[in-house]
Amino acid sequence: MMDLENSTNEKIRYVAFRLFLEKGYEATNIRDICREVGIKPSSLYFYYRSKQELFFSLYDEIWDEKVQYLENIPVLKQNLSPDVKLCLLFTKTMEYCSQNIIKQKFLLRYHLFPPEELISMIRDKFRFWTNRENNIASKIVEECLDKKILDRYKSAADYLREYVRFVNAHLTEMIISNIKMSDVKIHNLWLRFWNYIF
Amino acid sequence: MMDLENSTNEKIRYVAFRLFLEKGYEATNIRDICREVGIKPSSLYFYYRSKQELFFSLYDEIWDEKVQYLENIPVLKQNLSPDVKLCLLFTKTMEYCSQNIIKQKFLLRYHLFPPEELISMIRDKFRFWTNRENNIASKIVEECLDKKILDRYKSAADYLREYVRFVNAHLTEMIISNIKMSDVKIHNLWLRFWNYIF
DNA sequence: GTCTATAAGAGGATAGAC
DNA sequence: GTCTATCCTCTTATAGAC
Repeated sequence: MMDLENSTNEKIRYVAFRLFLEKGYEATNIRDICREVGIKPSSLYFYYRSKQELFFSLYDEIWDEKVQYLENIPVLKQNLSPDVKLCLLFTKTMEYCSQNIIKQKFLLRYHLFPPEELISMIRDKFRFWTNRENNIASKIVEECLDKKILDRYKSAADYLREYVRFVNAHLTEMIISNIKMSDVKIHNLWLRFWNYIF
Repeated sequence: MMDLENSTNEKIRYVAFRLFLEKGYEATNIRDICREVGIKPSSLYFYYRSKQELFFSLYDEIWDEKVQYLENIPVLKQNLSPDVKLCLLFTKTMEYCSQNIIKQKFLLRYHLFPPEELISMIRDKFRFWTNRENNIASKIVEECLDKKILDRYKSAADYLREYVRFVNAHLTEMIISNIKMSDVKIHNLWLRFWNYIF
């Protein structure tokens, strides 16, 4: 989506993403998109049946790219201790988001303030994608409990909730301040969290 | 604004605030507001010259209420040590926001994602109001430096920046999670921050 | 695939009666 | 103060030619 191929469709996706992010769904109109792409509005309807379809095509692509990246981190396929795995997952998550801040800002925008017209579909899709994303951490947390690396005093669900809360807090801060985090800072955050969890 | 007087104007402000918060400025139209209020669209123009004027009337009122509250906290008028004052300011700020989450969410929405039509005016107003708000903490921080309660290693501006960052991070978290903070939790946050600052 | 032309409706705002 | 009636513009989307 972000690499500008010469095809009309890629141009549409590129421009639409930028306008949906900056102006929002409701304030972005087909005419504006088409003017920037250099086509007439009717041509856009050759690629997408509606403004909604265009929006969700982008929305799903952004989530899919993120979740697929996190599901296929090479080091996590290796045989490592689960506490190391969880640290790596956090590190890789924050690195990915650091390098894709505007895509994360897009997701945050439509999670916090979904257009009325799209509200129920966004909620469903959000649940689907966050479930898939949380499953990755969930498995590792359970492994930590099995191997008694984490205390049985809290349940896996409790630990997961704390992990997700922790990730989201720093993700949000990064998006709003629009400042990438250094690898050192990310690692320091993790150490503080891990010590706090114990 | 939030107390439903019987006057038409109060009803307009009440309904408009809710719709501007939930649906956003662009997606909220005069017709929807008036339908809920029970008047015809032309009647609204007796009270406000435009949709913009109605919006900024609400926007400024919310900021004004918040800043005036923080500028006039009774205990801060007393003769206390500046470190105690800063702790009290933080506590009162978080308490106020806790009790007015939806108003803070309104401010966050239009700070993060201002409608294109209002973007420059919102930016100016935001600067004006945050300057006034930050001045309150600024004076206390300077007093801390004067009395050598805070180290001269960092400047007042540096300390202020950290304080503002700290407040905003927890404010944002509260707004997004939509959960009020208990007095105990607020105080614990402060202790961690104060120890970290030293 | 891209165009012209246009339908069909919703939006902000005003004029002027009562 | 509130209404009816209306203006004008902008919007999504479609029909059909090339």
